[in-house]
Amino acid sequence: MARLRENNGETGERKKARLRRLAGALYGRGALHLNEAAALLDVSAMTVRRDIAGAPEHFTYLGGYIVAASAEGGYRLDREKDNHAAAKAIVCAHASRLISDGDTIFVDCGTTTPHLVHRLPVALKVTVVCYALNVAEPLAVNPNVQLILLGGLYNASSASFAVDEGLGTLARLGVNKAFLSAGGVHSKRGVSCSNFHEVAVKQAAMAIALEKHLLVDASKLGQVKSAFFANVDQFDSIITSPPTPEVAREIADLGGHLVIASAEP
Amino acid sequence: MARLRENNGETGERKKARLRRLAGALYGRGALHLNEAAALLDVSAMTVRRDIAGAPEHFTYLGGYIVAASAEGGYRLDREKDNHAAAKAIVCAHASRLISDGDTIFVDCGTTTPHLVHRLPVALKVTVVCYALNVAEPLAVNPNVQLILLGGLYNASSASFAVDEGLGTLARLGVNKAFLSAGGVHSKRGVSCSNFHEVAVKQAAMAIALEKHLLVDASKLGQVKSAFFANVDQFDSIITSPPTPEVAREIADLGGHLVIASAEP
DNA sequence: GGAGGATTGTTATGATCGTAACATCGATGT
DNA sequence: ACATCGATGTTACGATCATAACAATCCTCC
Repeated sequence: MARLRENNGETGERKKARLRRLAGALYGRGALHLNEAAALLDVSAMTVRRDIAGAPEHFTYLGGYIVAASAEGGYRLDREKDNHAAAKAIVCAHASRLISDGDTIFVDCGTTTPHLVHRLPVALKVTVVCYALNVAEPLAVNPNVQLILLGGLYNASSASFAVDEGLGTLARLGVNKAFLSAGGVHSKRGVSCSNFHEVAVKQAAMAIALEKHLLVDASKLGQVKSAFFANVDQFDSIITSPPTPEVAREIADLGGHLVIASAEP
Repeated sequence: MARLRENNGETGERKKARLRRLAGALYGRGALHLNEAAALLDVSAMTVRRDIAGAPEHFTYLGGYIVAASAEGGYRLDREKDNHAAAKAIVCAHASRLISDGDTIFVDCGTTTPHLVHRLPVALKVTVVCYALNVAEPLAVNPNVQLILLGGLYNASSASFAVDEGLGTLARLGVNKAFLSAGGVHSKRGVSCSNFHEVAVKQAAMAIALEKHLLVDASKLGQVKSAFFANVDQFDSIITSPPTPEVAREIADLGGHLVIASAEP
């Protein structure tokens, strides 16, 4: 009978060494051309192709270049972010017009607020207080933004930090405007989110901010999540996207603070 | 309604609108194919090429795909990081073998330590305390790592935070091993760095860590920077790369803690 | 030493990309 | 009205990429 050889203990030993060298060479630069990689590893380009094809979780192949996969497949958060991305963009485009030069703003975590910081006019000089990695990252490369990140224990599901000592820092800051996010907005059950560790930060930010704005796409209206953190009337405005007819009744209950952002020009 | 000709001297009004839409579409995903972008913007592929060619600071073109430029041209830090990158990789590969399962480690900021966290064996379950964005980012996507980021005011030149309240957090943590970086190591003038705000964090970390290791490529030996933070004998080991003959004399002065890492397999 | 599987290199071919050159269209100024 | 300019679209062609097929080589086990 055909007995299969089980030498897989050493199979691909050289390949793994090459992949390690590739990861090292690729680190710190965005992309590496296939032929450069081949020359670096002293193998043919075809072998490099086969190597990276066999490890798609580490590398991505694009055009003729090989890039680190982490840049693309990063957070599991990002996968979900596409939901209602257009609605969130509309909401945040509206919110960004509320920010003035010299403001100190608080930006909440979640999948909505990154759209806000991405749409921040680059010429605006502002101070931003946040506690989420995906909010801080785009701001870190903006020289006009003074960035204050409240640290703590990282929570991967929300890309944010469970802030403890940082709340003291927050209390000493003069925050003009706070932009909060939420997983649910309900006229009677108030405003809620999914992660309990966010509650303390959100409430602390709301306590010190002069203006408080809630950014939620229309899919959140009428929803309730496990962690309650505010009543709807505590916000100066609730900015949302054009709702479907079904949620129109919910809107009627929410009072006059509701602002429905319209599509961008 | 007649389309008003409102050129007002600013050329490429439509182009700017397209670039904005492109940025929005590209946001949250790693890459967008040229033809997809063309279809999305309802223009020809050639126009998209010309658009992104005119805004190289926002977009990068790779193979047939458009990627966000921030992923590549990000920190000004990264530009400089290539210096001695190979030496840093060697140092950090050596240091990574000192880390055991279950450890709580402190990782300093700079351009060296990111190499360490990149080489962290993925199977290792560790807790990492850090205060730099480029250290935290790669760790955030590693589910086996419990990440604690000390926050504060962001400093772009070192991609790190000026920690104040977070030092209290640090004092309450049980840190096994601390991996420090430095801009200069001198046998008589001690260990120094370039940013004064780093000193407090480095010293606080050294005060609580059981083991203290200094990671410096050989180019730092014999150098002195403006901010002193430790003496050479405070470290359990000083891990460096194979030095050039010129700096060999410096090494003799540094005593028995010095470890010269060799090239990787 | 030889069989056989795994790895790597080479070559060939069709697909796609990159760019230049030219065509088209609309708006503007005189 | 007409020349002109800027933005955009179209076409063409050489360069590069993607993939399959096959050859060469290495390794392990018998």
